[in-house]
Amino acid sequence: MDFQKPKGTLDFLPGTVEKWQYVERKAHDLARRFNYREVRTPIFEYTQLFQRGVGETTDIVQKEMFSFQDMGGRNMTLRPEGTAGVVRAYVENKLFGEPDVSKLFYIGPMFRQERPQAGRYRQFHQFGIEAIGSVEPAIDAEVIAFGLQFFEDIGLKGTSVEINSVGNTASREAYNERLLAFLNPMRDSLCKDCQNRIDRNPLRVLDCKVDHDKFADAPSILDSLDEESLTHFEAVQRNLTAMGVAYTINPRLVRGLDYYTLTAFEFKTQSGIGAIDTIGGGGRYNKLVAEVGGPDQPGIGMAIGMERLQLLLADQQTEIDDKRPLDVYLIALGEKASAEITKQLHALRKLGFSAERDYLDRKMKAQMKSADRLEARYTVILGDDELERGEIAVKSMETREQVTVKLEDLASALK
RNA sequence: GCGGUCGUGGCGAAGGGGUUAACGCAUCGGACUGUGACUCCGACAUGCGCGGGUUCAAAUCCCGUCGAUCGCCCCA
Repeated sequence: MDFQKPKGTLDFLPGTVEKWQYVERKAHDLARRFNYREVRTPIFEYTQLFQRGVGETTDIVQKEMFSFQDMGGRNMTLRPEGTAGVVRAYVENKLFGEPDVSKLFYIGPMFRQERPQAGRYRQFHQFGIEAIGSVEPAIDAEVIAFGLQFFEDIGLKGTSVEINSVGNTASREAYNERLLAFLNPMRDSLCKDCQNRIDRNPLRVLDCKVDHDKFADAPSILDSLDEESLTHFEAVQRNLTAMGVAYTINPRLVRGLDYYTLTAFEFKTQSGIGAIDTIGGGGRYNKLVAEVGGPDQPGIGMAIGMERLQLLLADQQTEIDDKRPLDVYLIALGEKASAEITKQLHALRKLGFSAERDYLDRKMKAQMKSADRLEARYTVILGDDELERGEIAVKSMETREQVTVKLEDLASALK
């Protein structure tokens, strides 16, 4: 083979794209019901946007970005996530000047240069929503409820949501101090990964698989929340409860992007995709808009991994109606008939029928099989004898009954 | 970026130094001079991811490389 697709990418072929289209249809419909409108931003942005937006210290920025220089020597990066670009577009196009909260959604490819594994690709797709311009806890709850509703709409089972508050800046700093005070004394007894994590993202240490049980007495971030943070978190929960949304609080939930404040959450799947059990996540980012150069506007959003959804749907054998039966398959026998079939084929297609013919010069039997494979409702057969009489045979593939009609009556015989 | 496993026709899959590279599915042709089932017959890999090496001889052994897959870090 001369060429192979780049590592960690996927070809979506007929047979699977239908399943993607199904999920995308559900996404669009749900967005409409929740009044989120689509935005399409560039697939690459200036590298600096992600360095600032996503955060200089994150793994994404430090080692996972597909970056390149354009011909003018500008540093560009294929977007590793959707929020930074949407927020940039919000600021650049001054959507903050609009009267209502900006409720936006996007579906598209994201790029991260990681080693692929189950449910993780270098080019992957996210469906995400962003609500910019409101600090109301009700919108936090709406975003969380949106995600769960989406899973329900596409027929996915066994999903749940974990929520947490990472606090406002003051709360987080206070907590970091307390946590480090707890962790530092035991530093030498921890695994190598954890020793690294203490410096980079101390909260992560608590999730360590090796040293997990050493942290039973670790301080919880919830005890470090100041009044503003706590009030917000409680209000989010009240709103979720009001909607009948079940959630669990996970005080150790952290997200890998720097821009989160207050609310953070992750969507989980019971069955798991290999070692992965997260199918989406999000949170509030009250500093990001300003960070990107806009006014001091708060925001919240979430994103769902489409590949992971597809893996789970396949795993759960979710019924997806992706059949596309053909209205009619036209068979010509002989050259003269073939010319007439070409004419009829196009006329039927113009009238709105889905129609197909043989282009491989195959025998009648093979063409019948082809019609069968395509699930044609009717097969139409034209031979020289019919042609001479100005007639054509119409066979119902379901009843196997065949009638002969005038050529000009073909379309009406197919209803 | 690091580690495990694996790359044989369109698909599934046997073969682990000398075979004509099994078999199954699908496809195409025929038995049935113009009809989708079944059955039977026939065709279908000058080549075993790619590149080197060892050998009289390599799909089979060795090295490299590229992919796939699973896991780690991290994440969707």
